[in-house]
Amino acid sequence: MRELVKTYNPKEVEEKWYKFWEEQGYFRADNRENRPVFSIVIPPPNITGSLHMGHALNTTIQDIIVRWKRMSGYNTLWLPGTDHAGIATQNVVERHIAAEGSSRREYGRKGFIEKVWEWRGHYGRTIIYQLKRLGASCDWSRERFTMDEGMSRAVREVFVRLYEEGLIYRGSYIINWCPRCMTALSDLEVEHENIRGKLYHVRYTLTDGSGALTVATTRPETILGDTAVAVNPDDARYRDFIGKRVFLPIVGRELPVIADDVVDMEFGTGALKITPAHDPHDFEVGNRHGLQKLKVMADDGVMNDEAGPYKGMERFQCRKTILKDLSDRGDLIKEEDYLHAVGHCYRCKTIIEPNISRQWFVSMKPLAEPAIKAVEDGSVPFIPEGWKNTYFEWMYNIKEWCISRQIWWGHRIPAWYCGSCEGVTVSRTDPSSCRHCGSLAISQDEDVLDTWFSSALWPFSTLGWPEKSEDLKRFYPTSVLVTGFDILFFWVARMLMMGLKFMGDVPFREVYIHPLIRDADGQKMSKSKGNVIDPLIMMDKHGTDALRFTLAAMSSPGRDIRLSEERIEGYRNFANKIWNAARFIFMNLEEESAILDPAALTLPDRWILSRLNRTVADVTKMLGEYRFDLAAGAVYRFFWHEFCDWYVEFAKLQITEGGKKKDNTVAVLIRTMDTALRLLHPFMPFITEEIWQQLHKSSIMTAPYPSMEESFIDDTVESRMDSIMDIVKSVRSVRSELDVPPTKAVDVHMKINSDALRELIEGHLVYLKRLTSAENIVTGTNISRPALSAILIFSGGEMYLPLAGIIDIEKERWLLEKRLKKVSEEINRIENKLSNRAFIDKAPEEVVLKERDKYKELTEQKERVEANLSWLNG
RNA sequence: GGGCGGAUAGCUCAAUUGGGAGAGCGCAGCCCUUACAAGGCUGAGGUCACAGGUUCGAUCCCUGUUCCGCCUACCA
Repeated sequence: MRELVKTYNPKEVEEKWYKFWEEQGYFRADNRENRPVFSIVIPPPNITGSLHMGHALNTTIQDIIVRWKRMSGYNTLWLPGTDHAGIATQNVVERHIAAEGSSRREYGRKGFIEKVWEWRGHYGRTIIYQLKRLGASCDWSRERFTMDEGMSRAVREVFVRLYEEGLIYRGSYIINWCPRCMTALSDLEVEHENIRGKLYHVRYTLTDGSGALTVATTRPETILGDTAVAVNPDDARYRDFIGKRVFLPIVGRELPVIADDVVDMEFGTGALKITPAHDPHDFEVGNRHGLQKLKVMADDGVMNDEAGPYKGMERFQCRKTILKDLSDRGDLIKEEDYLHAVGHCYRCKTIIEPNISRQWFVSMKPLAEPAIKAVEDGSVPFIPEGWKNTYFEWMYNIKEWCISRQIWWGHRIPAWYCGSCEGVTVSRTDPSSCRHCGSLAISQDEDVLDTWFSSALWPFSTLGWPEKSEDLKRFYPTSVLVTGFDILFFWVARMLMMGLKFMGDVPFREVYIHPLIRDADGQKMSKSKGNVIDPLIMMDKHGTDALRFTLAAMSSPGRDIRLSEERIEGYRNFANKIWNAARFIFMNLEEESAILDPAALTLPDRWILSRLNRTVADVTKMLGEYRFDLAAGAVYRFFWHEFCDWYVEFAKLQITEGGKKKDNTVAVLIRTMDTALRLLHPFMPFITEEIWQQLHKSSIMTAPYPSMEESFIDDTVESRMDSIMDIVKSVRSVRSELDVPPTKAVDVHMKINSDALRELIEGHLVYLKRLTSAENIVTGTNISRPALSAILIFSGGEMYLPLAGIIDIEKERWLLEKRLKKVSEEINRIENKLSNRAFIDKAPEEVVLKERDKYKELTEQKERVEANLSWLNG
């Protein structure tokens, strides 16, 4: 058997095995098989993206689930793909060609889109290679892209059907406008940020000269678009103003003073300027009162013709100038500091301008209803459950969805406008004439759809819809959706709505929402803050398995992950531990593999097999509950602190005995390692494959996931091993406290109270000697204390370590006193409890019994400690 | 403004339905014991944020307070 190198080298093995898995077709799902199905679709990363920790976590969790299910015998599909990310991609490619000294306009629409496709061909697939580096076992033969032909057809089908049902419509409303991206955005694409701004009080004088009103505004530049001033009808201060007119400052236009109860009397001055074309609130007021909607700003954020003297001024420059002019005229009454939320473009962080504009919308309420119900009635559980509330809150108050974007890269809106009759033709296939009048003078809408419109169809469009494909029949609904809560509304909610609408069934049976990753200080990772931990660099430095295990171990529900490189190093060490345990086993392997003889198992053998099978049960249970943290913790503890720390040490002794004992020990080592590797494989696919291949000459991916073997679970064995281990730990502890190094051999005299315990100890003296570095061990029920010896009181008896010439009486006394204090405190506590009548009466019997047992045991120990102390003093 | 989550060892986090709290990292001491120094052994450390309440008993359940996050919202 060839010896392994001393430290595990991830780089060598990762690429090799990933290639092997792909070549063998292990990732591929079969749509003709009749095994139970498990399917997931990946949250498609943007083609502009580079792998960050969020992807790494999301991918790792899905891969853990998928590899586990695959090994458990499911016909498993993990369908991968990418998202065309309209605005983001267009921005990136525009920057790209700007660097070449060109521009989007120069290319023209057709040329630019060709350029984007070209760009995607070159750079848009890096994220896919990075997912592969993570070990993602996706079925790459089914990879999809939101702009590919099939998905585009699905988008069109959905658009047309919703339009025909009246759920998609076109109209002029206030939308969020990004003057930099020059496009409309949905409400979700606006990030609100608290900004320390000012509330400006501006005076509007009445045309009849009878006085003035003061309004408060945060955006003085919109004064130019005012078409009324509103007050609350119940406001006694302004009752006489209603129906009068005021002069718009600077401009001099006359505005009516109207009454509307949306005006909050408490806020500001109680008088509200109304700008229906530039404020959603005012838009409504304008509609109610039939006010003119006066646009004073162009789409690029520059004031237009209607702005009079301010025409051509950038919006914030205009604000400054207007403030100065108002102030010069004495119409600026005061400025108040004011903290308020200001919307920013989620792509470019530019301040959003609410703007009246003609756009396409989806009517959400009818779509939301069934999606709410599906979550309410438990058809789609959320894990953790708490996210349901967040989901409901958004869904109950859902708003219309603005889906048109004034960009080029994306699914073009399938609507054609007629130059002759003004009719709109919405069609699955490109029409050549107007549906209404037959005119050939039609032209397609210039806009494209919100990227999330196509993502919403992902779980069924990727499977071939609107065709009734085999994949769709077999794999829809998917088994679970794994995602972060940051796209709960953007994506999860919309998929639910669309899935129910077009498939008549939920798109996924469960939603697992994983935490978000932050840095060690709890800050969001961002390039501008410079606090990103790059998963690619981490994989290079510490190995993919270490990174994956870290992410799994740290994803506790309901809490963000504060990632630090030290944690990754810690689990890199774990990988190395696994590697070295394997090395140890390989060093002891014979040509012929040993068969495990259940009749010849020693106590440690039976113990490790019992612990192993409990771990199998724990890990499987935790995986089923999406507790990757607990699953990872359980297998980590077992492997390191039970298998390596204890069993391997016992095994060394059993191996030196040779013969049958050795063979059986090696068999147990292999059995344990073998099972542990399979348990670990979903977490650490590469190292487990590398070791497994050397052990079995086959792939661990096709090995069955372990299931608990009840017959190996043995409480008695475990408690007997606990006794042995306790004794070892006690002796080690005393040696350490008294500064007796392991190199110094000592004798151990053991006075044991019960026959059973004595038998147990005597049966395992070899182990005890070795693990405590004892020269001789003397046991008996009537052992007396040797002179100059250290004393050790344990639950079944006492131990003496003769330490002539070494023992330090003071230190010994200190140890005993420390023990006495601890025991006495514990006794006091229990005494208090047991002397409480109410406790005896009301507490469950088993709890009372437990306390009584503990009391008895402790009082005995206390007596013995005291006896030894007085012996020491005497 | 509304909603959700968190506060436990120096740091990051656990604790299966209430019966005196664990791990990793860090720290200290001793060890190169032939799988592993990316290691082994041992140890120190916590009024479980604060104040009440329910209970025989509360880190856990209830109420309130303080301090942090996050989501959401058209008070201009």
